[in-house]
Amino acid sequence: MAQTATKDRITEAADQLFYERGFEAASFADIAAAVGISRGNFYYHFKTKDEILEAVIARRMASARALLNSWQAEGRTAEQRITCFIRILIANQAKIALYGCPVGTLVAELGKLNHAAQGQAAALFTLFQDWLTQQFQALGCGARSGSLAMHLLARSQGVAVLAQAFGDADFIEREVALMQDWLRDQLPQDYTL
Amino acid sequence: MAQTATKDRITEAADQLFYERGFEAASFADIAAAVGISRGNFYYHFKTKDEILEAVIARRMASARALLNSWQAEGRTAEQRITCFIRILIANQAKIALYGCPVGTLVAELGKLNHAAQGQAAALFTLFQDWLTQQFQALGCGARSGSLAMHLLARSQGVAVLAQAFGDADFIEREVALMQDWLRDQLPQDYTL
DNA sequence: CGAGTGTTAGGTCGAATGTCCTAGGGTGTG
DNA sequence: CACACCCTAGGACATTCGACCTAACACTCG
Repeated sequence: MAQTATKDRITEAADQLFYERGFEAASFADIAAAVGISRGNFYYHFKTKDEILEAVIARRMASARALLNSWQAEGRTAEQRITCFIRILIANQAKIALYGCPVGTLVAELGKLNHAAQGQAAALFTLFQDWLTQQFQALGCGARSGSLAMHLLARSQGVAVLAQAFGDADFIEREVALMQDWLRDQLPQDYTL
Repeated sequence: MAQTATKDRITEAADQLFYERGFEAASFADIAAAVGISRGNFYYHFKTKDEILEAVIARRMASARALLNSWQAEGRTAEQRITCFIRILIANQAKIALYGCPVGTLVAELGKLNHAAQGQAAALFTLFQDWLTQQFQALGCGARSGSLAMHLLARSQGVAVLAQAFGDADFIEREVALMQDWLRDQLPQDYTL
């Protein structure tokens, strides 16, 4: 289907531009130019900009789920799986130093705009939060698991913010090492591989 | 002088609106309405929007310096002074849950816009970073002081991002408690009050 | 071949934005 | 009183934005 192909290409280009320039700053013309289609053609696939935003969020949600599933399969232990999460900062190091975290910056912007889709974007956070909570529970952290998950999420966000502010990719590596140390400290005393 | 008074009022209103809505989303008309002056009157005081942005950054820089000086006078020990920094999250709890950190969100937005003033905004971070580094050095942390300062800065930013994303002010208090625990752990072994 | 459907291009509209100009009000000084 | 200067108001401007329409193209199926 050419229909879905074009729609996907638009969504993909919009995803990237929303990340690099922000939701508001990325215009229809920018996205159209990136895809290589005419400006007017947009209206056939998406009636409003908010519709594109929803599609982008859905796309990110899907790829996040895929990522979590791959970690679930890849890591043999919960500790390894959480390490997969921490290392995502390093995998995306260069982009984070330029544009920050895709989720964090989008949610922040939508929040300031009082945009209706802020809740949907925040659901991206919830996805990771719930998954991390499961991992910490598997680790035997019990009732603390939810707090530990939020804590790790916050640490990651903070690293992304400062890395972008200073354009400092090396800072990410130093903080990732600290997070891994922290993770080891959270293992219950009777925990063995 | 009425001139400086109006200019200050404009800067103050712009500061607040840039915080609540973001730099781009806050228009001249919005600021004019907030100050209660005509839109055209702007051009007399500020020739471009970037000029207003510079004035806002300068204003924030000045108030940040004043804040640091007050902490310097208030806290008898370096540990107490760092605690002042940590507690600022609680002091601004409600606003952070709504709009995030003024510094972090501004620097992130300007970075995405490739705005020339991003460096000036990032200097706000440097201000806190240098001050915190001094405090950790006074604490006897030596060469680690710079990294500890960046780490604490990142932790604060992460808390602000998630608190805004979820509109969860209570989360701030839990993480502040963790930061204070962390601070105690950083004290050198021979450290006594 | 040709009708019908899906897709695209290009242009237009009103609203909003940053920028800029000019006329006039207000105040203080000679 | 009259002049000069600081400040203000209101509108004009060009541009850009999202939104919307219409004509035409491409392809499939009868």
